[in-house]
Amino acid sequence: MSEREAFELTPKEENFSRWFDEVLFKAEILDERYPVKGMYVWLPFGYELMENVMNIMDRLMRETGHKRVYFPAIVPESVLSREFRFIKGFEDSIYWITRLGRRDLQEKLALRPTSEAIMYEVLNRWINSYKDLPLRIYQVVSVYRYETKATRPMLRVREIVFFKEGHTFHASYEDAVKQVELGVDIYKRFYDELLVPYVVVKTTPWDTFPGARYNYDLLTIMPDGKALELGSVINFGDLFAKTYGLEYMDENGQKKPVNTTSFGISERSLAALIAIHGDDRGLRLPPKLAPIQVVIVPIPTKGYEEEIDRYCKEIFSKVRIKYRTVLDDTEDRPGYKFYKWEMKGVPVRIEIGRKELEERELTISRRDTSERIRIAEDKLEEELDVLFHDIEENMRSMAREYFLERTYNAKSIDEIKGNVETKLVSFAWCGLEECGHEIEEEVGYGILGYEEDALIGSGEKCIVCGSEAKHRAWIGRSY
RNA sequence: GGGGCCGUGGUCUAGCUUGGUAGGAUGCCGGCCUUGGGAGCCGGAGGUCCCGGGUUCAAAUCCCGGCGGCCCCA
Repeated sequence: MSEREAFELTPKEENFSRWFDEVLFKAEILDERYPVKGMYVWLPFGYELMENVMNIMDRLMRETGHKRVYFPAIVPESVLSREFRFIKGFEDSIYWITRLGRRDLQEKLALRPTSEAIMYEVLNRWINSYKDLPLRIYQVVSVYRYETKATRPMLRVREIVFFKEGHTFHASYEDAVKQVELGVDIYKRFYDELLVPYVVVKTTPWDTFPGARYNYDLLTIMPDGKALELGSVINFGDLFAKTYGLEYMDENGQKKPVNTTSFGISERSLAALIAIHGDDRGLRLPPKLAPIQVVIVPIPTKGYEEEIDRYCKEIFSKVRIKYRTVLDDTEDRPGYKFYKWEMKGVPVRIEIGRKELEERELTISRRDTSERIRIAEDKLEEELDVLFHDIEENMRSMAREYFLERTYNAKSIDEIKGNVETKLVSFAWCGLEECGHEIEEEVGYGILGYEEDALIGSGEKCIVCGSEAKHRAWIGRSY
């Protein structure tokens, strides 16, 4: 942290990484001064914001028939280790409990890196018959992964605090396929509400988790041009179920392996929202998510203090009925308060001074455009509804524009090379593994995924081999 | 994964080379005056100099180890 002033930020365009750290701290989202690397304290304002984000997800999950559960954070090694065969080095990324008090443990315990293993173990007892299927559950828990040296607040962490993981269980593979489509759809609706732009891709076979049949990712682009994985939807088919002996009895009395899927998102969703919408004054929050939607700032004038105070309270009592509202009647000067609440991303500010008092007309300033307007007091309620709708639509179109600015559709490998350092680049791909590898080799970055069958019938040619292109693939730097 | 730089009241930092009273700004508390984009003045509180060990009469300063942070490269 290099800035001295409480409400001043390193310009986002100059150094995104520094801007991001500063805004998290100065907007009171996270306290980064926790003495364990890769772990951070969530402050009240940040927690409330994240709760609002998670409430949207919770609603979407309930609407689509997923039931919330809780499985413990501690998993025995014998259960978890069956998963090790899928990922090389997986064991090294796990936090192990090896002692209880002064005694060494006979069997090590792990802090869950994800919950598939323990869930499948337990679900063996829940699932007996085809009548028990499909089963859709999810939980919001912390997961622990000792991964990278290069930790970053909210982006690359060792404790993912808000991990929403859905797990589903199906009789047929076809049902699992449909479930994955539903999972992708849930995530699309989620990010649409967050006003975060994304692209849905299927990961390449050589970059897909070995225990999975296939895997869809939602990707977005951060202001530094790097891709961020926003969510993942995995179809395991019966691979995982076979590992854990998860079977059901079908209509004919035959035992069959269960088909399973999982899908997860985390606080990275909020990281993307903050990174994409924030500016050099701080957060810019979508009205639906902002912990504080309206702030009222009194502008006292000598001799009118009491009248202005009374008027502010009157307006406050009206506005708070419908919107999460704060009346900032602290002793600070108005200008100071403007900067403070702009840092926190409050979408609408109402300024009330002598002028407003006498004219019965309020001054309203919107965070998304910095525009100031006057609204007659008796029209306030209806005008606020219109204004909030307008802010949301404006932020949505800003997000769309942002996404277009940072993507590039390349027609050749040279064009990829010329843009890949600053943008996410898409290109036409035939789908052959050797063409994919050649591009990765040439460009020096991995293919992040591809929009499946997006180019069938388009007439576009694979930029490597020149044959008919099937997919629009994406390549770039990533987190 | 490899290399480099760094850690001093809440925050930003001076002091470290050449060992000897930890200084400033900002923030915080009280008061006065004020309030339309970070006011000013007066008074006050606030420190394990990241942690542990070593060298020394004496360590923020020198040495070793650890923890934490940042940057570059893979």
